[in-house]
Amino acid sequence: MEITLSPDVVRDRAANVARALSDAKRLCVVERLADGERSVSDLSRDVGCQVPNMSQHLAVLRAAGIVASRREGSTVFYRLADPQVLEVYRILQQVAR
Amino acid sequence: MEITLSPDVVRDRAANVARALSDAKRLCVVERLADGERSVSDLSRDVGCQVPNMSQHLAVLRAAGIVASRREGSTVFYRLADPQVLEVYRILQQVAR
DNA sequence: TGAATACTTGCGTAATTGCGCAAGCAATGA
DNA sequence: TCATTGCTTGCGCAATTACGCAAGTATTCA
Repeated sequence: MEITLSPDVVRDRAANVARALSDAKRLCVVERLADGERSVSDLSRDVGCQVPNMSQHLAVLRAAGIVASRREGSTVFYRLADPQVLEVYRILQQVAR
Repeated sequence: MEITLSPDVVRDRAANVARALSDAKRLCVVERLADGERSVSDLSRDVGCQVPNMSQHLAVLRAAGIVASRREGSTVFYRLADPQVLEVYRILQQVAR
């Protein structure tokens, strides 16, 4: 578990990823995407918020490199861009216990 | 990597831990504490902020269960309460890459 | 008791965030 | 071309956050 002292930019980026994960609705999105891609309206319904709000949450996750999107016709599908985020979330839950 | 759908309270608590880690200075604290406990003034100097500010950051980390403290005389030493946070941080850095 | 050291807490401020709502853009089909 | 569906963006507001600074508390020692 060697944590070496990191340059500022590394800490900043890690902090940005943590901030993207610091919202319960966004964690809910991560859970839903764990078993495959979903559309914005699907996620909006599952998480229980309005579509514009979901779109903004997804923009936050995408800016952090956590999700990626794909357009098919008029529908945009989101997926996890890095499966390691599931590992982060799993350990976050343990620390939060 | 089985992520089952979590009850709201689990997501909320995980989000709180992520929020505590969503600040570069607090991640810096985590790095410093990785190899042992340090006083508030030590951390304040290492991280490069004023003592009251560091005290508030430490309060955030403690509220999230990430650090714990111990008083020895007039000095308060902080340590990592859960070493798993180092694992979280390590993977956060990878996702942030 | 009083002074000094180490830390915490309170307060004001500027910046950020999550949300609802309205409007805009993109793709499909009549 | 026009209407509809699906999503994104802009705007305003309330709430939260990080910071500096001042004041308060706790411990040690003279």
